[in-house]
Amino acid sequence: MHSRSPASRTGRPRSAAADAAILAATREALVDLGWSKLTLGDVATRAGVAKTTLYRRWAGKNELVVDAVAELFDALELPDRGSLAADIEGVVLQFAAILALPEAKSGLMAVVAEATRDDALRERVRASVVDRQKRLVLEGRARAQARGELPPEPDPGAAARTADLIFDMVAGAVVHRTLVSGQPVDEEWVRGFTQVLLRGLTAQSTRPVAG
Amino acid sequence: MHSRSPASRTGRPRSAAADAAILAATREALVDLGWSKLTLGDVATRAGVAKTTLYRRWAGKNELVVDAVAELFDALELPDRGSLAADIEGVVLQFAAILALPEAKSGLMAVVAEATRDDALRERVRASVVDRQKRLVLEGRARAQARGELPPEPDPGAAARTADLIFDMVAGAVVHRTLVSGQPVDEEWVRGFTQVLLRGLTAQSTRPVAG
DNA sequence: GGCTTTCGCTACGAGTCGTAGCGTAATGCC
DNA sequence: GGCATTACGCTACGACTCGTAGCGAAAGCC
Repeated sequence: MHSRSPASRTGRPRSAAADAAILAATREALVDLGWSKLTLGDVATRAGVAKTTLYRRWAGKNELVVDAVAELFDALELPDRGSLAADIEGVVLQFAAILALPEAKSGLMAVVAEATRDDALRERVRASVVDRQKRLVLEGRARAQARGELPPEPDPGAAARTADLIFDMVAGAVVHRTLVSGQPVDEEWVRGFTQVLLRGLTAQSTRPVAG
Repeated sequence: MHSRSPASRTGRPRSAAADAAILAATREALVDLGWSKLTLGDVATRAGVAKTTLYRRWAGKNELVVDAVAELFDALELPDRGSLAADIEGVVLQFAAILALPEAKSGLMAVVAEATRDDALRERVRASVVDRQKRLVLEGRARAQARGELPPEPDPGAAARTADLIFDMVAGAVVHRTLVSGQPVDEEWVRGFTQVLLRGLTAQSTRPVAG
């Protein structure tokens, strides 16, 4: 999006160290102050840069926090644990661990709330945060279909809709549990969740999913 | 919580009309301005009351918006549609319709974000908004167990955990679909969601749930 | 009428916002 | 080395919002 695709234009280049310091300072301020009391002036002071430098790179608080929080989700991976249930449990626990961080808690939902009235911000969140999570769903699903644990979906449209549905169910449940209910996503909860997701509510809840 | 449980103490009583006007003005301001640009001064002007009156009744923006948004969820009901699947679909569509309102969209998530750092606010959200939704889960579940559609759960502890799980899955998926993915919760999506919730991902997605 | 509480209004200091202006620093090109 | 160009740090600024204090008037109960 930025017009610096060519190797580097003339003039003094932007300091990459400043970028990293600003984003780290933003997360630190999120922990100390939370979203509402976070000010760009304070972030600039913490990062050791001038306030004007912040405004030269980010349009405002929303965009800055999106970038700061997005980095937290870089750690998400999908290790092969042998079964779909184990894969889901592993990824959900990872996701929940990130969401439980105070810098993610206070920043992410606030930005999502702002994004309901700002299409550009919503797109930024989608590209920086959501798509990175959704990719795990696509990979895990393909892996499970290759294992024969999930029925194949030849129609690409239906496959995309199902992937979106799974993504909203998984991410939504974890986010709701963490931020709205305020309860921990521990192993017991994850087992129950995976059970329902794979077998449904109508199954006996004590029957193991791997059968 | 307020110390006005006795019929009415001495002195001039608070105007109930002012309360209603303020909450309505808050929702109106949420639609026009969104959470971040909403100011209590503006709400007071819209409601035709003095700014000081607002501060006498609510501690701040957070508490005011919680009360304003909570009223939107009064309309939630659980009509008996004959089967668990139909009950779920009906309630989810109701919930989604409320969440799609701009005053709910912009306000609810912002308040939840703030509640991650404010235990009193979290409790207020729980009592005003969340419990009202969770009650529907409890009723619907009991009804389905009476019908024989869900296995009974004799252990009260396990029953409570399962109810919490269902609630986080239902509400979380709808909220995530609406606010994060930014996609509509239409009948097609609700059918797919109910299918997965009741039968699980491993079931053939085209097989009807009612068998 | 007297007591108590609420209401509308005005005014205020404190804090934040986002920007403008200026001199300096760092790079690419010649 | 010199020049153009861009980024940086710093200061200052008007505009806005916040939450509160103080006042006189209004609306109830005894």
